[in-house]
Amino acid sequence: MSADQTRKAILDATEELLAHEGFAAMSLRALTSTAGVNLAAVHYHFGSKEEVTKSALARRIAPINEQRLQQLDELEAAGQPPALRDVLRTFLAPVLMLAQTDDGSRACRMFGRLLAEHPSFLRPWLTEHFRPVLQRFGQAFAQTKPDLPTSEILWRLHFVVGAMTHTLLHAELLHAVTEGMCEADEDGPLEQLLTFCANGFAAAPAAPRSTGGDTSS
Amino acid sequence: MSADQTRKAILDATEELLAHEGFAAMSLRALTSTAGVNLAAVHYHFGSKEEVTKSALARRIAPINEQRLQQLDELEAAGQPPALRDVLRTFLAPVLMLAQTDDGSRACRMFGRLLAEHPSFLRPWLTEHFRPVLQRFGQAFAQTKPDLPTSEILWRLHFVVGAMTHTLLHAELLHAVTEGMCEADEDGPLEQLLTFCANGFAAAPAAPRSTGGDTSS
DNA sequence: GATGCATTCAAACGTTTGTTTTAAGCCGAA
DNA sequence: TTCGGCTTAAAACAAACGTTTGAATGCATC
Repeated sequence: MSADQTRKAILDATEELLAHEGFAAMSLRALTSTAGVNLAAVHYHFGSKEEVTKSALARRIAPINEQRLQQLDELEAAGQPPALRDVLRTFLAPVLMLAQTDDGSRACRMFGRLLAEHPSFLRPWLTEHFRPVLQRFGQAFAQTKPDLPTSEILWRLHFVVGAMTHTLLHAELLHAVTEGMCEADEDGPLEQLLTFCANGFAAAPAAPRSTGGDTSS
Repeated sequence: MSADQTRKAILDATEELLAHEGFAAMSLRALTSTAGVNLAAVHYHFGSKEEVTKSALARRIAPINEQRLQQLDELEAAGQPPALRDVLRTFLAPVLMLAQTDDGSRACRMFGRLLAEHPSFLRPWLTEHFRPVLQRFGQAFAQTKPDLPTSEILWRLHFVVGAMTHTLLHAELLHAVTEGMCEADEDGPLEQLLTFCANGFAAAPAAPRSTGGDTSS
């Protein structure tokens, strides 16, 4: 087996186990036996458990964030200022459409797991990789809702990420609860999430009292 | 130290560590040293790591779910059918208001952690404790939006839970990102979340084609 | 004061963890 | 064939894990 094949087998197995159990519960022995490689191969090729986790995550997230930024560029270059729902679709579609492919759903459960688990060693890494995306989309959202204060933009972006994360992680849970009621067609989840978030985001400001500022004392 | 004091110290420490690291990363040695009790006390009083986790969770969740159901009863007994936003508030307020108390915020981060981590041993327990609540609120929401098919009700409830969970878990993350911009007053998060979810929930059905039913070939 | 139960304690149990080491295998170049 | 590099292999490392044990406590009751 070539070195590249070994690396790929390890990354695939990492994705599988991260999706199923998360970082803390994933053991390197389970990982290497799933991948069909020797235990020491992880440290030889990646250096540590934390590093192989970052690599598995980066392999999937990098193209998604590129897609997001590129599609947002195209959207804004189209002439008139984009609609809120289109900006939202640009943010959500790349990851939700990946979720519909066979191995993509595994990757998405890994995203959900790690975004929820948020282990401390990943925090700087996540900040570094997501800050440009969030800033860029924060601006785009602000332009679609100029009356909304920045703080409320951030709150709503926060809720969008929460609903998205939960959907990535527990899609199969929803299937179980609803006993098959919930997946009409292939892009059902995307349209459902988009409708919910677009309307939530479009709401009037929640805190009308912007005159006083703080309410201390 | 009395037995009750020991139990309370253990449950408090469990809450603290679950909130910070989740179930898999929490060790009983860290737990007992945080609680200031002997290592064996956990097994003596609770039986196992899994059982003490359930106990710590139950101590906090039971009163919240009782509050939810009772307030929903009162709301529906008030005469006219309740508004969507009021039903939502009944669902979200108990937990978000707990989050504002000193030790309550710790409990809420524990909720968020465990709801996101969703360890397999907790799954039956969570189903048992939340099914009545979700069913009851599912009906209540269905009455506020009679035009919405059941599957979409469940999707939106799912998104609400996701946004809520994410908020419980990462409230401090939002504070860091926004550098203090986001907490105008004490019930800021509740009003923000309520506004977002109420509008998202109130949206027109995402899948208008309800005529055919399934789209299978 | 002695008895008996509930609780605490230190110590050890056997596993499993992430990581390291050292030797073996492979494979193209000389 | 012999060498030198990458890559794999098995074994061992110390540390930490959840759990169990048996003796030492505290404390109320007789």
